[in-house]
Amino acid sequence: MTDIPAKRKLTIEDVARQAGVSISTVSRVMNNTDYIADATRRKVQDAIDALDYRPNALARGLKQMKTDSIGLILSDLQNPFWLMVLEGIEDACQEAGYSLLILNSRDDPEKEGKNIKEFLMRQLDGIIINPASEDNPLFAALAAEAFPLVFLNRRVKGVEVDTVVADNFKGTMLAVSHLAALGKNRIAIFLYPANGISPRQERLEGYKQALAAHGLETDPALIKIVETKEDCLAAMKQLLSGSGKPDAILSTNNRLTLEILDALGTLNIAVPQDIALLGYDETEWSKHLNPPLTTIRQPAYEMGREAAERLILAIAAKRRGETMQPVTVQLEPTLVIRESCGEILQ
Amino acid sequence: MTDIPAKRKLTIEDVARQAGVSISTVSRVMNNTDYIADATRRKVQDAIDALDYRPNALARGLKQMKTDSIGLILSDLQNPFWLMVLEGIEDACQEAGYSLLILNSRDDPEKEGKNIKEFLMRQLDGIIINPASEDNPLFAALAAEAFPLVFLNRRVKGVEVDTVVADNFKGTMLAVSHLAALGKNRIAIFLYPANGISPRQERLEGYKQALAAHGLETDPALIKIVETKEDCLAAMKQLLSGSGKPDAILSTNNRLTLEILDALGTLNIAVPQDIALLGYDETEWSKHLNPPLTTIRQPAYEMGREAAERLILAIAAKRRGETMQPVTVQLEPTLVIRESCGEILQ
DNA sequence: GTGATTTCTGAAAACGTTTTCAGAAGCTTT
DNA sequence: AAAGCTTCTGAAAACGTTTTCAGAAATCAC
Repeated sequence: MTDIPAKRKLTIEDVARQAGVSISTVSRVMNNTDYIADATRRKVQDAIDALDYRPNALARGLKQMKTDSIGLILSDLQNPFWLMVLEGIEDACQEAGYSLLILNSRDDPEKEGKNIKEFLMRQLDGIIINPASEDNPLFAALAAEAFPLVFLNRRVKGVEVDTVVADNFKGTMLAVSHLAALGKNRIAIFLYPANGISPRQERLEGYKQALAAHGLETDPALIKIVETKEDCLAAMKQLLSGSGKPDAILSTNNRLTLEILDALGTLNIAVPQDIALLGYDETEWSKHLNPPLTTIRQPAYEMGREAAERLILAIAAKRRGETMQPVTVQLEPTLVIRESCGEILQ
Repeated sequence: MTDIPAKRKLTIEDVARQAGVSISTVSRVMNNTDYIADATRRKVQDAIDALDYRPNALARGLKQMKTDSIGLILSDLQNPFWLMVLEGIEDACQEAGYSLLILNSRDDPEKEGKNIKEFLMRQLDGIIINPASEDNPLFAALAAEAFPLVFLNRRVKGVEVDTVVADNFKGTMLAVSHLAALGKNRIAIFLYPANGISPRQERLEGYKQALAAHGLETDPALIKIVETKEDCLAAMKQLLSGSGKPDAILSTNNRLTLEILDALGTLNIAVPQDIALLGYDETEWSKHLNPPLTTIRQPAYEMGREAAERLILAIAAKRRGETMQPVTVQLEPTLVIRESCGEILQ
């Protein structure tokens, strides 16, 4: 334990003294508001550079009642999908001169509440959130006071807030249509449990309607809701032991896809020979799996960018004293065809 | 554009008025410092709850000269390795009551500098960083004033700062030994270009020494430094066209591993029949590849946790007016054996 | 009943900025 | 030469907290 004398932090006053001007002048140079004589500006700038001075963002934010930064609350950073989203958000923020703070709710409503409060206390100018809960009273409270807020990937009903989602209904429609076109007629779907949040419901709905559109009936036995790896294996066993075995599986999450692949592996079922598999969400490893995976690709980067741009617009409007009418933007998923459904490629 | 009257933000004064006490008293209740009569405490707490008041962190931080939060600067969020690290950091922070801000340098020294300055301006109590550059003068400056700082995964020579790394030397040693034990004697290694940062060098060193230890000589032709997917394919072609073809490939990064797999695929080389492949860094998809990938696993979660705990210790010490002697912690990688090196499994 | 504690509370001074207000100095215009 | 603009600058008042200081009220010891 050696004792290094902790240098006192530099303040605007030190710069003012060094430059031989008042602190107001220093402030004016930094924010370049108001008239400043060229000579003065140079003196001050030199002092700032010489001392390597950086203004205290807390003091600045306190006075200005803004922080030029926005918060992002994600529910599952482990999912590569979110990393693409994140990239879009980052780019948009950087372009607009905002900085981005990230918190992870791990899909826990309680943690989500804490995260929001954390951001509010820090006086962030706006929040982008992938909601983990549907009934969080904070949402309504924020909406009521026109706090800049964007929901990402999940709708929250009953709350009028800017929302950016992918068309989940269309996603499973595309998937089922693709499978049906390949002659599959016993298409099972695997989902993680609900937590009442929208994409799951919409995906299931798309699945059902697409089946109907292709003249197939929905068999409840083919709808599997699993929570753990073990659930998944059990569900698969059950599915394959009965008489009406499926000839295709539609996974609705990319971690789930890996679990399904595992289950099929241990049961010695070959993809796509014995059964077709179609995954939701494109990842960097999708094409490297055995076999290369056919997937539904959501426009993750664009979703992130859209959400951030929307939020930044709302913040600007609020500063002008206006309030924008909340909007829901829905982006379209696409089908990425590879080999896991038994497609014939040339 | 409807106009919702923006509610004025609540301050401690509103709470004081509502509770019929002074603002000092409110502050004392919130921070529970000092004696407070039970009746008063209750009154104040009720007022806080009734108004749903949350203190302004900017004002608080300004006065207290601390923010109880630390910053994390990562260079490549896309790599799943970092997500595991992140989880460890998050857990440690949460346990200690710190909140965590994340910025992404994208391995760009300039952006890294901006990120550090951003954090400093925000008066964060400490920073964990995966350095993108080796000669950033900010590092030395921070070290000189005993600012709490931890380097993660990469050493920066010439700067005495807490550092948490994995033993990269041992990592490639393990890998080569495993391959040699399986009878491989033409072991190629693939690396991304340097940017002067340590792991690469150490991994290469471990590779060479392990070869020597097994009586194999290092052939420079077997060391491939590639930057892009195309480089990778080109390198692979060259490698396989010559006379001294390799019988094993050691990849040093998991995105690189996927690129290698692609290259082998297009060249119609089968793993592990034609060539063995061993990957660095364990990911959730490692075991789902074709074939399941043998890898070097780095203790990512532990690295994150260690780094955060170390930083938090340093912050606490600094508050007591002490300075801790910088320490380098090195964690051990392990070998995860699967099938991609032609192992015989029962 | 006096003095010394202990318990409680409020006024006011910070923290480091930005911004308002007012005024000085240098130009034009009359 | 007076008046009116510009152009520039500084003093001082915020912003919303915590903390110091001082003092009031209650409790205790004699």
